[in-house]
Amino acid sequence: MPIDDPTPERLRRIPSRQLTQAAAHAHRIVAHRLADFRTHHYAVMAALDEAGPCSQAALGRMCRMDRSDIVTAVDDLAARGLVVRSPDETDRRRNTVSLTPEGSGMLRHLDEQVRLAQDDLFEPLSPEERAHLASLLGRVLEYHTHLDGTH
Amino acid sequence: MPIDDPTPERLRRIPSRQLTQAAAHAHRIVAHRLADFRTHHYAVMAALDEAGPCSQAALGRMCRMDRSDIVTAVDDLAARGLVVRSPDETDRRRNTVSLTPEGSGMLRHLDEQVRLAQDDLFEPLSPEERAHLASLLGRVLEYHTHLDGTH
DNA sequence: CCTATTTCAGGGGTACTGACATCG
DNA sequence: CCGATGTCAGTAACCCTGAAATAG
Repeated sequence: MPIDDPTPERLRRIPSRQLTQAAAHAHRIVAHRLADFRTHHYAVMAALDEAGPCSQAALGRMCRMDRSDIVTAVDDLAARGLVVRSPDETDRRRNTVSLTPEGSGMLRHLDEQVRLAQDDLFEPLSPEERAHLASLLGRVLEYHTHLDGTH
Repeated sequence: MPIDDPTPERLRRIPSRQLTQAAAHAHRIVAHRLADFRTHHYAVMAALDEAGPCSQAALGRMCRMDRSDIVTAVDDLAARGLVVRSPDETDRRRNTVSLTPEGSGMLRHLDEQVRLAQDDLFEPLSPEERAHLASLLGRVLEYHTHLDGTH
């Protein structure tokens, strides 16, 4: 308990507030590492790398992003030559989004930056503690994403 | 591990992303409980209740909010009669912000809403697990807020 | 008909930046 | 002169809504 932290105990103890504060630190640290990329850009590229070329709607479901935000992210990435949009032959509503070789290389770089950001963020925790935190957060997420998913 | 969650493992395992996702759920749940109040409003009122009347700059340090956001929050609360701004006699740059009796009553209501939101958010965790999660997050926050504080 | 996909326009809450005048 | 305070204007990233056009 730092003696020079003026935050009232009442606020500091609220778990949802701890989450929000920690997420703010996480965002600041990750954004610094990603430089001129946004977390949306990284998420879309990582999903494409793992799932292969797919539609924008599928990307939105995988990244848990709104469809309209996918449009913007794919626009940005396509303008930088990191992904390509091509029409889907079997379903003409869809675009198929694919990672380019340049995108693949950039993703490897961003993967490393994200990994470094985790170390910055969780520096005070041991590997066991980090795993435990991840496990607890995973349980919370699984519970709520399952609730949302069944609407 | 839900079989119908399309999120790639690579993304789901990133701890900073878990934090961001959990914070998003937290915000949604808390905002629903707070109804027509924002988290900023609650934080300012709770800080005033715990620290007593104080300047806006002090409120910003306690709530870890920017001074400009304090202005807006105090504007809103004053317009609803929940706080009052009065000039500081000893330092004419400052306003002294105080919680009114109406603000005190509303705060008690909001405290209960926030408490209910914690149960919604952390439903899948046992009391011991919630305490452990709070402890781990507290360590991370202490580390980073201490870093920021020493600038 | 009804649903799904892409796209656009826009809003809302949070975090932050720069500037300014005032005052200690 | 320097720094702190309150205020205002504005930005940025993220999350979300509604609506349109197109297509299964």
